[in-house]
Amino acid sequence: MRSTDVGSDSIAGMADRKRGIAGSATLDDLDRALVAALQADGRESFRNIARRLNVAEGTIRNRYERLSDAGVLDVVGVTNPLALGFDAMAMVGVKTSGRPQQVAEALSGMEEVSYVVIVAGQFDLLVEVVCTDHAHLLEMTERLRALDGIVTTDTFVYLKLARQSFEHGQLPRR
Amino acid sequence: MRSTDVGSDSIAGMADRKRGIAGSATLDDLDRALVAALQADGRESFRNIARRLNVAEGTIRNRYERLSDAGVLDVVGVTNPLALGFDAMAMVGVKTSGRPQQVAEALSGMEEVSYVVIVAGQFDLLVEVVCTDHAHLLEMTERLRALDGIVTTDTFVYLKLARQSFEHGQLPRR
DNA sequence: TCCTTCATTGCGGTTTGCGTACCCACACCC
DNA sequence: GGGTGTGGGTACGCAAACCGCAATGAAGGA
Repeated sequence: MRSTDVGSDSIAGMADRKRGIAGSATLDDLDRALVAALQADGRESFRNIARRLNVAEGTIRNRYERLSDAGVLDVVGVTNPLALGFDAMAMVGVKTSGRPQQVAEALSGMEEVSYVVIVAGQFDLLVEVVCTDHAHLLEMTERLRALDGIVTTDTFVYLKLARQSFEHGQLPRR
Repeated sequence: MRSTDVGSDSIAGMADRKRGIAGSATLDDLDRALVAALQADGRESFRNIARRLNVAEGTIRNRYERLSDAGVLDVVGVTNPLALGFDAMAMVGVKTSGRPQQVAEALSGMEEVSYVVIVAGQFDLLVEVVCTDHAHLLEMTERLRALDGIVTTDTFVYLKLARQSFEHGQLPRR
């Protein structure tokens, strides 16, 4: 009955589609195609996407809501802050004494912090901060260093943003 | 006649609104409000935004197209790759021998590379790569090291993405 | 087998997107 | 001054898209 051009064969029924623990959802071919479509153009109409993928518009709408609620997909306006008046961005490498997770949560609450990732290597955390000017950045790094659980910080001031992409090639199957 | 709630006083006429060189656009209050709206929800209808900001829908549409064409704003679907089956992300600190700009351009062409920024500090470039698994990541870093103009690389493997935000607080005036 | 669950579909009423025409302010030039 | 051009905002109408809802059908369990 249904036939999508997304995968090689039918994906109907979604019987094989289950969600694991939060943060590790399982996507089928249709989900992947939807994600890819919105990565290319976040404002493409659901009807149009539905036509291309050979399903009903309501299906796309449902899938979108589900992915969105699950925190897997989010359609947002992105900018290049440096082209917008934020004249001091930086990546800060942080070494922590306690659990990095805890420090990461504290950092995530700060307005200037746009990106926090727990990493393995010379640092425990990488933190991207967006400031209006150098004075603001200085004040920000001082606030960081004062935080509980933070041992050292290394600041890399952004000179130029050369690429910012949200399409990650072929989505792997699960 | 026109009255927006965006700024303190009228922004009519836009006489004061000019664009500088590419990459350094000047935004007025209405632009900033539009950007903020789409940062919060990239699929909100233009009509709805227009109502909130007390302008005609066509105005929002025009502004959006202009910002989009200027490369200042882009509405896209963003995901957490780690929650999507890409099991090996990393930030790579790169030291270059020649001009970083040139290396940055070469890197930007690679599919696995999602983010490239020229920085000041211990590294010349920060490069984010998105790979499907560790084997892929290993192969990728080897390809990096072989690139002309790259002296050393330091790889920070992502363990967990703790925060990913695209709203950067109050947009500074220009 | 019957029943329950759940994703998908089809269908209307309402809302939005988009092309077009018109208006106004400003700048420039003869 | 009058004429002309340009850029941005507004008004309007129609095709298209969004949204809620009831119906359908497949899968799984008792």
